[in-house]
Amino acid sequence: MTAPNTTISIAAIERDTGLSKDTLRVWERRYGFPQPERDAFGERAYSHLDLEKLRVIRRLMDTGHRPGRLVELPMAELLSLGVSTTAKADPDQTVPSGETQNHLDLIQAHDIEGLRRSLGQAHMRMGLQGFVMNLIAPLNVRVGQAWACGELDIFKEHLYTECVQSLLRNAIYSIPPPERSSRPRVMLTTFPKEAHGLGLLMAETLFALQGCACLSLGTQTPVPDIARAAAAYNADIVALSFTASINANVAFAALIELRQTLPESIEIWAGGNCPSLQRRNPPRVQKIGTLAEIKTQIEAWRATHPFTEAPEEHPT
Amino acid sequence: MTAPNTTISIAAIERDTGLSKDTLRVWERRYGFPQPERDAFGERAYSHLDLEKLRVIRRLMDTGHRPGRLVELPMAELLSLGVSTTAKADPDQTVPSGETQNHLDLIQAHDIEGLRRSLGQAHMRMGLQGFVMNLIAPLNVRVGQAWACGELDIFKEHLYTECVQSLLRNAIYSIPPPERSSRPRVMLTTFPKEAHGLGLLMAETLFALQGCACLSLGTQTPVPDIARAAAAYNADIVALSFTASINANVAFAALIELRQTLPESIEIWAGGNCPSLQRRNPPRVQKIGTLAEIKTQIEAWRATHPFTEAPEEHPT
DNA sequence: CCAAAATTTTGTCTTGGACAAAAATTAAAT
DNA sequence: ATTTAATTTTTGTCCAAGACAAAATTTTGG
Repeated sequence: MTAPNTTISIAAIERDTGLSKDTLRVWERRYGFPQPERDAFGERAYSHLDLEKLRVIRRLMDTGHRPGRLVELPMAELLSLGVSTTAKADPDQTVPSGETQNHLDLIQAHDIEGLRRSLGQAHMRMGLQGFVMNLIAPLNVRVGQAWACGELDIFKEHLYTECVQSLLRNAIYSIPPPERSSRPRVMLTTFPKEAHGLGLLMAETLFALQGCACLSLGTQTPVPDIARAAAAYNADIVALSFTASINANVAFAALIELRQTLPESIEIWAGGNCPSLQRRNPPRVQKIGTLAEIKTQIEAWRATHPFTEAPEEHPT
Repeated sequence: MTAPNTTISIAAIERDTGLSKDTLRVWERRYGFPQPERDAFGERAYSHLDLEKLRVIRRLMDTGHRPGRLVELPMAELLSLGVSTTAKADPDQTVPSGETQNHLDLIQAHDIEGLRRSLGQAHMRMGLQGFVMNLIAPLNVRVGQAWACGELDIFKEHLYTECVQSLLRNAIYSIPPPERSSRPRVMLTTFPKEAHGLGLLMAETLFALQGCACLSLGTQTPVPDIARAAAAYNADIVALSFTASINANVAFAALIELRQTLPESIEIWAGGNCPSLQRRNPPRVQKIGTLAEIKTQIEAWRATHPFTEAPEEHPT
């Protein structure tokens, strides 16, 4: 299907793996992988196998592995590594709920209609909060796992994402809007190069269910724009979502930059399951480890800001 | 607000402008702009003014200007250039409809609730097709214009996008699904680095209204994954959306790559208002200049594929 | 006035060296 | 034995200056 005799430029590899050209060149120099052919102009010409392997390596790095080790392993070992690593990351969830597995099967069969129907029913049955926290969140993890060990094509992940996004937007839309004056006012977005918007949408759902005034800028907002928007909207909290898709160094630098730009009175909350970011500790940034924390942290915020809850409220 | 004495690294400039590090360095060498200071480690340290100007230049380039000329102009001239260029690009639409202006005002006031309400009413009044083609499409153009001449902060563009996306997804959801066997089967997506998904959503709406079987992969799908998905879904048409946000060279290269990968029987339709792409002519790719063309092209496709319309149909 | 040829403009690729920050390892001390 | 501090390795990004093809523009010729 994919023409196997065509070669791939370094720009295309960067585009499809997220590894910078500099990184690709320095890996070649240091580890001898990938070692592309050269085309008629003397430029690197990668093979489709190189691309495949690089994408798997990229994914494994996000779960804590280091590139120096990974590059010398053959593809088969990389894939088995994917299984074991993700499995031990969630030791208490060794047995995925049958529900999760059923939905994964629908994705595998790319039965989008069926998936939509089934998720819709689960939403009704579990309520929005339970649906997001107990079904969508673990399903996300499972889908990511399945990709890492080569069980799931990426386009199926795209399909799944598209489907869930559609459902969640609908659900958010139907949450009764809070009082104009209700607090905290939460602005949500992601940094540039963060491709995934699903985590953001899940967070928005939970914030909205807590009665926060939410405003989402969508994904990939440049830092200066986030700052301007937060000021204009009079935000109390800027909530950012991170997944493994973003380069951890870039994300960390951007977080520090944002913290320096925003006034101290505006809190920054950083969430999402980006493993390499959870290890580090950006100063004066609130880390949100799990979705469940959103509820408790909002309660904590309200406790420390008692008079801002409803500034225009008049006595009964 | 934005600390003016802080400096910006080349990586952050790349992140916030989309200009590659290579490009930034070569501009400095050739044109003398931007000419950043150096930090303690001898690395480029750009000013916030540099960033502002680069972002305006980036935008103007997408409307056909060349960087060599733009860099030497002062900010004020750049902004006035933004007005004149976008104005003459649409000569027959010199007077924006009052409706467009009204909605732009709501965006300016970041009155999201009002915007949502007003758009919802317009949808009811105009019907979905008219709503997309006669209101959303020109409003998109207008919003882009307003940004180019510094009238509109980017975060307001983000807000607008988020709001419309939510509405359109809802609307698509409510279009009665076509017969399982109906043709053509259309797969929609964008290439990596293409940040905007609104054009895609508008296209999906119109395809769906024509009774096509639509499947959206969302934005930013790597080329090999598009190919795999198209095969798995048994697509007749792969529809791609392009805006000014993507680098034209990268987009062009990716289009050629995709065309080589896909079997001839699957058509590639490229749409969206990416000016630098509309000039060029990728081989065996159908260009969709306007949203209105979708209807006529689908009719044309059906005329040339008479027996595939309903392969499982039985005689009456 | 249009088409072909020459020229300029522009972005991306090249090499190989350098270095700081993060992570891992070892050493020392409580 | 376990924490803390110092050392070493690993890793990504930055730099310079040169090269060149493809796109865009201008010049030339019919």
